[in-house]
Amino acid sequence: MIACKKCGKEEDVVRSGFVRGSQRLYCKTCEIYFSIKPANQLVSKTPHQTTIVDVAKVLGVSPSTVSRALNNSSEINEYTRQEIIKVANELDYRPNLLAKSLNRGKSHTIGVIIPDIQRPFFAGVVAGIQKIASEAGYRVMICQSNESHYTEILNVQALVASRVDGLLISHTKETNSFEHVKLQLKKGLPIVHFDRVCGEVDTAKVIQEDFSGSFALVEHLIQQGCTRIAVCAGPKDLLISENRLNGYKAALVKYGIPIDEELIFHSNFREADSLIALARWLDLSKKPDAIFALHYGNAIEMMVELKQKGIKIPNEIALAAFGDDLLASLIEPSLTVFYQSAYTIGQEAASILIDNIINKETFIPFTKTIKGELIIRRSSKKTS
Amino acid sequence: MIACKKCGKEEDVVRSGFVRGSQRLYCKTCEIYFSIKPANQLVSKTPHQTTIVDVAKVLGVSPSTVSRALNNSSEINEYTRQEIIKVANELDYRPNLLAKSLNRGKSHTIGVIIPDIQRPFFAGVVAGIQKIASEAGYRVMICQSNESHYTEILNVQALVASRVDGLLISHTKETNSFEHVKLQLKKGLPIVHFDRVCGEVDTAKVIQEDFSGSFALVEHLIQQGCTRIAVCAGPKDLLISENRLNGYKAALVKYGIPIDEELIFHSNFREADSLIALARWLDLSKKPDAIFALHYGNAIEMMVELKQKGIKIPNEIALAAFGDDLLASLIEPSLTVFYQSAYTIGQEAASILIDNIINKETFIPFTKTIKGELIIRRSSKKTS
DNA sequence: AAGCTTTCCGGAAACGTTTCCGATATTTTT
DNA sequence: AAAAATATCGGAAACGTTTCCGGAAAGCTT
Repeated sequence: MIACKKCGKEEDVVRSGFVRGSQRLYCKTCEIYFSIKPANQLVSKTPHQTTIVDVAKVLGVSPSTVSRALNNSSEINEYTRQEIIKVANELDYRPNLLAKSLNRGKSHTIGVIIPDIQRPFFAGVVAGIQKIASEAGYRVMICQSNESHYTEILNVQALVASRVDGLLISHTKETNSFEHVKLQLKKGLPIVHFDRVCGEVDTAKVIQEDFSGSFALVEHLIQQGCTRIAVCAGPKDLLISENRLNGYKAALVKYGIPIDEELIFHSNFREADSLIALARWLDLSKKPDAIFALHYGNAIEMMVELKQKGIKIPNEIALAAFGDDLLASLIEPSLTVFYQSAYTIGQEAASILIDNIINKETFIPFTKTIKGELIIRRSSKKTS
Repeated sequence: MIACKKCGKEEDVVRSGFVRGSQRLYCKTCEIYFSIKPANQLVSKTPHQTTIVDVAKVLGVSPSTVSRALNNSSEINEYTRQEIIKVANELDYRPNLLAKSLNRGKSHTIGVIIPDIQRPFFAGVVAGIQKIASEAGYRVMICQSNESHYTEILNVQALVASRVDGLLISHTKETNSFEHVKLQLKKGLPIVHFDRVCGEVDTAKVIQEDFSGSFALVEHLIQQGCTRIAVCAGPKDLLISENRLNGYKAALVKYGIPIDEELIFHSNFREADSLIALARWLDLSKKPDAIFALHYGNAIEMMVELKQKGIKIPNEIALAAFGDDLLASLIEPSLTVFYQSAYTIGQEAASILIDNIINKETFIPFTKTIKGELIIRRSSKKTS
């Protein structure tokens, strides 16, 4: 038999089942259970990242001292600090941010949720966010919703699970319920919306000049002599789409041009949509003499189609759109746009979020509008 | 005086300095030091994310039981599990991934270092990476080096500090020392290179068809009748630049065309560079009849310049380049390119990295080449 | 020189999980 | 019915930091 772990006697030891593959024993004398480890294989300690304890051991000091030395605490002797720093460098010590974050209750990470990183606008925003964040000592975790509401919810949960200190979000086209955001906001998570914002949640927001940009573009088209201006709008639920459409209508009203519902098409920003819209307009008895797209991608798709059909731009139909890209300036004819700096939007949003994080108690949400710029190019300049 | 914390007597208590703002006391009887807290302000417990302990308390079970229930352990009663799951949902419990990662020694996060997210190629790669990573349950942390070697080093350190499980990296143009990568590799961090890889580090690599793509493009130009083909290359140190240049040379050699050093320009992929190169070539007594750019951005810059100078493309000078974009197909004349799917590269790199992470011990580095495609457009088709 | 202070450091708790060991109650075997 | 096995759970250690409390030596005051 086997001796008891405690008393060493073998008499009163009985078997008592298997647990996780190893024999369990029971000593009646000591009234104690114990098990014997199977094949005491010597596990070679995996080479790990050096920790604060490793550094401490080398110098024979305590971990707390090392921590203090590395965090510029004043409660430490300068000589000791230098020694510790020397050893830390030799061992290439890198603080474990997971442990630090867990201990401090803040991760110094901000989460970003965007529909699609491949769209230049969002790539620009991300770049702007990273600039500000890294300057402020924050890391950035990026998730793509791929324009799926469900994925967006999962993204929020994933970022919350990673205990981000704050959230930057631009909603999907199909998002029309905002409970996932409201819940986290209620739990105290700082959130800032940008671009595709949400009106019903009390967060800070960074938006483009949707209304006035739209107004400026349409006004420009009117001044070029256009009177039947078609508009390729976005999903009805989307706030920015609504704002831009209102800008369009306001411009028409100002110049006394009647609003023709036939000329308003609600697309989903997809390529197929814009071609459907175009076909519909070209079938009208009174064709439009200008097309205004809420999204430059749609404008370019339509431009290609118009060129194929041999329709002259801008003289037969003028074109103008929101959003800029290198593409807009290089395509022929070059595209008139209302330009907004994605990079600036990202910077501003990140800056506000970090502000919100730091002054969590006193922060009051507000909306910031980023100035845009009307860039007139050939696609809208009628030559008479 | 103040009573001793232990014996309660006041007689033998003496003051013993201030520590961090509060009075320290010493009881001679008990030989004990103690301090009195200043203004025992009641700190309202901040509303925190619910933890496993919160869930456990509600049900009167232990945290370990909750953990087991939520992790589908078999050692738990099904009824108990359901109860726990119910409460967890009611409390919107989200596991703290920081704690989990710290405990398990793996973060389920992979780090990505790219030069610039705003370049469509890298945005595409990132999208591909995220697709594969999220499918495999990994989070992604992205850093931009902004083409700065120093920033790249900081990025590596930051990601290591965040204890990423693996690293995907495409080097900056100026990176010519790779100690920062080698060090982490030696420490056991799985690393996979993509696109701008490094020959002297023993990692898995995902590369484009640099040599053969280059060869195909140049061969195509030759077949169009071009004999003086200028090349706008990249930095000499960069491996992919070297490979592409070799493909160029190989094609010339195959068709018996002498290599003219005057026609080889090492740029830094910057706009100014390509214009310098162009000016130099146009100044030659024997001008080139084709230009091959290692980077489509350079080709487009040169195209704009050539059009301004009234030089006919492709008849006077043909153009072809690496890398594709919507832009290349829409610009006039449309640009002949060797196309590679950034998305695929990202997917492949992520997939290999995750493989490397999971089979850390047995993984053997290898190089994977992603097939490209020659897309012939008008910029290179000489009309006779 | 006794009493106070300051300086500098160590021990241990805490952050939220997971997991290694047991500990019971219950069920199954012999 | 005693012995052995199983099913379920709890306690505590461990992950790597930071930080709260002290402890002890050395320096300053009267």
